[in-house]
Amino acid sequence: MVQSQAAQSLTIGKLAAAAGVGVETIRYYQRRGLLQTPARDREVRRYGAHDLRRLHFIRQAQAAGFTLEEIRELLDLDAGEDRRRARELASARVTALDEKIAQLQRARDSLKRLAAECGKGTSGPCPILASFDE
Amino acid sequence: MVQSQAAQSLTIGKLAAAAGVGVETIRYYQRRGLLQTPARDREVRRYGAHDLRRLHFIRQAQAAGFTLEEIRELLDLDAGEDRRRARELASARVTALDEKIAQLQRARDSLKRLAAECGKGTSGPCPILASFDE
DNA sequence: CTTGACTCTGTACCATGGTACGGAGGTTAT
DNA sequence: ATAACCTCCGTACCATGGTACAGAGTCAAG
Repeated sequence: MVQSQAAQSLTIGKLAAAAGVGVETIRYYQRRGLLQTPARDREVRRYGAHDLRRLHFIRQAQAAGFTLEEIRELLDLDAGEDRRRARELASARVTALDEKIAQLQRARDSLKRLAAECGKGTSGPCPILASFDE
Repeated sequence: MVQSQAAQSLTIGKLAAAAGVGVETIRYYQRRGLLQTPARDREVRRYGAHDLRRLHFIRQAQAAGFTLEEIRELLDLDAGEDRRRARELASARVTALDEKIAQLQRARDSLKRLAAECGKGTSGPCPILASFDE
């Protein structure tokens, strides 16, 4: 069996509500191959914990900066044997995140200084254009 | 005078090359109000250090997570007197960046663990779907 | 056994931040 | 002075990640 038969009990609307996304978003993910479209046994399609789990993963992976295409690949990989590829995707993202975090940290510090600068005087311009010059 | 008359000597192509963006991007920024469109005195429009500076600012501000619309406002504000608004924009972004940085850091740590996990064994799946469960 | 809510499917539309293209005109190197 | 290349302008198109809507079918409560 391709999937446990337990608790396949949610309609798409309930699944969407449980995951905190819109119904249309779920259908969009199905079209993009991130979620499978269950068979229409009892006339209306039913979803379960499996799908909810994937939706949670999708949210976290998006926050980590993966594109939907990469997330699709990760979800495919989850069931499979290709540890090398999985590792590759994860490592590449770690590298990208390290760079991104450093960049955001620098930007944050610049803006913190700018805000302080703007807070000091009460009239005249504060040096916005210069704010990112180190 | 609205702008120093010095060294207004770049064509749009040179300006684009100097800033590391495409010509079409500069025209797009003009349409969006982030750059002004110089008069057509000597038949072809000329740009200067002023514009290059703005383009550098735009890049940094984008990296800081401002939208083009916010950047447009910041550029307007740079010349003006509204320190309160400038401070507001900067402070809001600092807050957002602090949250974002923390989120990315958590994601990074999860992915680092996943990569290590995938590197350990040589066969079988590694726990991708579970990777963001704390 | 009807009424109202939900589902299904296909297709269209949206925001953001660009990128490309066509045709007319300006500019520069040889 | 002419070819090769740039600029100008309007408009169209692109990717990403959704969001909306119409029309037909299904389901559940009273």
